[in-house]
Amino acid sequence: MLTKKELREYCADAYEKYLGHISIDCVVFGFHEGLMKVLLLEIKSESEWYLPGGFVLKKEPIEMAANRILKERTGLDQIFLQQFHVFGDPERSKEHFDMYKDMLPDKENWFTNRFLTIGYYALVDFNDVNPAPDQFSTTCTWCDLNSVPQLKLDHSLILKTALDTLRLHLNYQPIGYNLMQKEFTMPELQKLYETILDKKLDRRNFQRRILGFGILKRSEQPRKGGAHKAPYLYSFDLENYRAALIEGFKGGW
Amino acid sequence: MLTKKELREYCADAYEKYLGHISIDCVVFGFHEGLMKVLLLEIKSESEWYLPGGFVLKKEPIEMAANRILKERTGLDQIFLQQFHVFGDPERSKEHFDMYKDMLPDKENWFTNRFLTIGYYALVDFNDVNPAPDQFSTTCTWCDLNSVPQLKLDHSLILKTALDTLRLHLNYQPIGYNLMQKEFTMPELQKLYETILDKKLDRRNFQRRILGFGILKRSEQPRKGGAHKAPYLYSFDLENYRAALIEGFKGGW
DNA sequence: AAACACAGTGTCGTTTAGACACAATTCTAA
DNA sequence: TTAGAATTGTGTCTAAACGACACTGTGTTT
Repeated sequence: MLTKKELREYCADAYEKYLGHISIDCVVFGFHEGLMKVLLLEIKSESEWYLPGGFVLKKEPIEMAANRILKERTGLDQIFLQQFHVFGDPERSKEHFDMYKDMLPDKENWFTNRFLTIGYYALVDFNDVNPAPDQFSTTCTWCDLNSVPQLKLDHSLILKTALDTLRLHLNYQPIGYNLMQKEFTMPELQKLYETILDKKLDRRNFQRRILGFGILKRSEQPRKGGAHKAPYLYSFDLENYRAALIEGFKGGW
Repeated sequence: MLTKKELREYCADAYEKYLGHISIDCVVFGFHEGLMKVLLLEIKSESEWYLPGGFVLKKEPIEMAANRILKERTGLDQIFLQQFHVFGDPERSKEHFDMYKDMLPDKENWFTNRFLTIGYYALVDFNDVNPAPDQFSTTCTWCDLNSVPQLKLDHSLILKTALDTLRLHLNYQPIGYNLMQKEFTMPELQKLYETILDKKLDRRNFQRRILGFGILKRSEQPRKGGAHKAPYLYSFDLENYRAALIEGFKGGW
């Protein structure tokens, strides 16, 4: 929790630098040991959690703002980001940091403002991330998607919407380049899909389908050293992958 | 074009009533005589066109703002609205009503602000609409989708994005209830799809597929009086239609 | 009455999707 | 050392979906 002095400085600074009434919240998905992960922050001295977020500089494109915010939390640049929804309920930010509401007069208190928030979801390679807390948090950490605690504000809704959107996008976009290591086996990729969708898929049908998209390259050499039969290694064919991102998979009409 | 006095009043009022830096722009699609239509406004005394839009009241949910804006332009309430993208380029609003930029000092001039705009697309029944211009326009009128003029600001991009989104949604959502009359024939509905997609579809395959969705009810009586063989009349089965809106059609996985 | 325009329905062959079986490789346990 | 379990690679069968296409029916036009 910020002191009164820190808060005053933060707010003065915010009014100076950022667009009013607009925030950005990011749902950062990672994939590790067969589990879907989300990046969360824990509020100082409370045990309340929220999504990484921030504000838009007065002359900054919003995509760049989202990138900047995530760079601060993850250390990563050039993250795969997808804007998915604006949350604009006037009550949504009422609870916003209301721990600070009595420390400054409303006029000077940035956090008593109403904020619309633009939701972005991000797909990142779990291993590349160095989680770093922000000014209001003690902890920044990965959390298993299936055991996410109650989040502050409407962040639980934002998370759910992000996940729904991601699942939808799975139907007409290639996914995985940003979540997997450079090389991976077919079962590993399948596990990713199963985790996102939260259901089992048939091995053989999965392989047939995913190969049909033409976005994978198979390495000459299978992965050695593991137990059991050595699986082939695959990587994404970036050219086709990017094309598919733009084109989309088979439409309905 | 507003007079200096009108402008001053408008701006004072705007700072009072609306959230800063946020606007809403709407792409209103209608369907008439086999053509896709978009609602456009023409700036007073220029022949420049733009999309219906407006601002968000300080305590108003954004969906309600979009509804309010559209009610003013169309006379319609309870319009089918779909938020589809936020346009946040810092340069996008630079040109914004720059005809007014010299009439007021920047501090007092609402229109010199940077605005992010939330894009909504709307589907409406062409015949129900009473187009009404706003304060800045002389004309509010339907325009054929395939002969839309150059639009102000980034409104051409907004329109294109709306159309792309609509086409995508066609793949997993029922569409038509908000665009067609209560009762319609199969060829009429097909024409709607063909117009949105801008391509021909096979009569028989279209019918098979659309009926397969289970969102249509066939009337007992065919439409009489027309030339040629009397076609059956259909209407949407609202219960199934709404269910399909939520459920979505067959996913890919 | 013939020609035409448009509507309704059915069929055929190909492609795709889902269910499933079997062979190959490597570790583990008897 | 060998049988079994686990895991991976690959193929096949069937049913459903999709795309191309042909025929029939009804009313208008000439």
